[in-house]
Amino acid sequence: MALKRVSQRSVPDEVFDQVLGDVLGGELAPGQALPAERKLAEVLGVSRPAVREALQRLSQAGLIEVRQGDTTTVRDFRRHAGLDLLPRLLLLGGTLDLKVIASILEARLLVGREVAELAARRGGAALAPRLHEAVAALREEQDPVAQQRHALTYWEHVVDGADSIVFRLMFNSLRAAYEPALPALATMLAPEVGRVSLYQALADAIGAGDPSSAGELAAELLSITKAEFAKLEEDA
Amino acid sequence: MALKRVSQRSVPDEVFDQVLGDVLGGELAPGQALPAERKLAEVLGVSRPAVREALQRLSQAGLIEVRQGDTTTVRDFRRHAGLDLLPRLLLLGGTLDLKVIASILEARLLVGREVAELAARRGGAALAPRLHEAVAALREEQDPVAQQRHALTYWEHVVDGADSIVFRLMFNSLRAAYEPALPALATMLAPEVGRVSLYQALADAIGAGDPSSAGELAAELLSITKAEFAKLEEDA
DNA sequence: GGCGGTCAAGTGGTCAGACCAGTTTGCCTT
DNA sequence: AAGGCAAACTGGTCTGACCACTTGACCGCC
Repeated sequence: MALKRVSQRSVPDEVFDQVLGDVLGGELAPGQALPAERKLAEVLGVSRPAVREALQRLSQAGLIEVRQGDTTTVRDFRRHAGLDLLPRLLLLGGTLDLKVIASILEARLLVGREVAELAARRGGAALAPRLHEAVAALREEQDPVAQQRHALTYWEHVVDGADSIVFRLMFNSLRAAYEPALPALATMLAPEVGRVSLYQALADAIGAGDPSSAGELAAELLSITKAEFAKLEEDA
Repeated sequence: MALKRVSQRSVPDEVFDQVLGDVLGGELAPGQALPAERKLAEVLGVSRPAVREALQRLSQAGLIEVRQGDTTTVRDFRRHAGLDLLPRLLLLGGTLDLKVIASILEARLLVGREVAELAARRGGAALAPRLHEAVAALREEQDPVAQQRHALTYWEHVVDGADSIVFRLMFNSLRAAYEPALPALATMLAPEVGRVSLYQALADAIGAGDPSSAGELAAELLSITKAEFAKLEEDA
C-alpha cells in the first residue's frame, strides 16, 4: 500500500471550491454579480489576497469575469469554460454526475477510435513494445483500481503514438476527469479492463500499422463500458 | 468598426506570461526548480502576492507544481496540461506554431464529423432554423474575419445540438485557441467559409435528422482548410 | 432638455512587512 | 550508522495602506 502525502487544503483552494460549487450548482447564475473582494474576504473570514488568488483562478477557468473598477460577474460556463473544467463537473458536491459520465463515455469512444487509427498510422511498430508491456502489466494485475491505471498507461501510449498535441492535451483533460473518480468508476470499468485479449489485439493492429482494424478494435473495446453504463441507467 | 475596450495587462498576467513562455519555449525544463517566490518578486521588481497569483494560475494550468516548504518545480505540460493550454501553444511568442495549427485542423475535422452526426441524431428539426440563420448571415458577410465569426456561431449551434457537455467544452477550448488568431487565420480559412452551399447542405442534413449525410458533409467542409494548409506547407 | 465636466463612492490592483507552517539540510549525540 | 534537533529555506496568509478604474450623481453651460 502506497502512502500518499497528506495535503491540507489552502485558503484560496477553499474559496475557489466554494464559489465554483455555487456557480456549477446554479446558486450563482450567469450575469450575476459576486460580492466585492473585501466583502467576500470578510464574510468568509479570510484575507483579501487569498480571495484574489481564488477569483483569478476562477476567471482563468472561464467561470467569472473580473474587471477593474466594476463588480465581478458570473459567466455561463457552458459557453466560456474549457475542457479542463470537466473534473469539477464530473464530481460535484462529492457525487458523480451521471449525465457527465454518459457524455465522457460517449466522447471517449468516438475520439478514442480516431486516436487509435492515428496511432496505427503514425506510431506503428515502434509503439508496439510499450503497448504490449502495458497489456502484460494489466494481465498480471488483480486490483480493479490498479487495473485502471494500467489501462490509462496503455491509452497514454496510444495517444502519444497519434502524434497530435491536441489529442494529447484532450487525453490529459479526460484523464484528469476520471482519475480522481477511479475507485468509484472501477466497478463499471471492470468488464472493459477484463478484456485483455482486446487490448492485445488493438496493440497488434497498431503495431502492424493497420488503422482500419485499430479503429474497429478501439471502438469495440470502448463500447463495453458505454453499454454497461446504458444498462445501469436502465436498471435505475 | 467596433471599438474594443483597451485592457492594460496586470502584473500577475505579465508574470504568468513570462514564466509560461519560458516553460513552453523549453528554457524551463520539466523537473527544474523555479526561483523562490521572494526571489522572483525581487528579480521581476513586483510584489510577492502578485507572483503568487501568477504561480497559482500556472499550477492550475498544469505547468508547475507548487508544494509548501519545497521549491516550485516545472511539470511536463505534455503530460499534465489540459486542452485549455491550447491557445498558448498556438500563439507562442507572438507567432503561430504551424505544427499546432496542423494538429488543430486535424482534430477539428475528426471531432467535427462526430459532433455533426450527433447533432443530426439529437438536434434535428429544432436546430435547423438557427443553422439556416447563421448560413444567411454568413452569405451576407464580406469581411473575412466577420465571416469566421459567423462560421463559429454556426458550429456553436451544431455542438449545442449534439447535446454533450464534453464536446461543448471541447469546442470552447478549440474556439479559445483560434479566436485570437482569427485575423491571421482568416486567409487560410477563406475557402472554407466561401463554401456557403456546403454549410447549407450540412444544415439541411442535420435538420433532416440524417447522421450519415451530416458526418460526410461535415468532413467534406472541414477537409477544405486541412487540405489548404497541407498545400501551404508544401509550398514552404 | 441635453451634454460635458467634476467629484465621490465603490470596485479591483498592488505593495510592504510581519508572521505562520512545511521541508530540507547540517550537525551533534548515542 | 541512525536518530533528534535546530537553522535556513521554502511556500501560505494576513493586515493595512495606497494606486487605478468605473459608475452614478450632481452641477453648469448651451
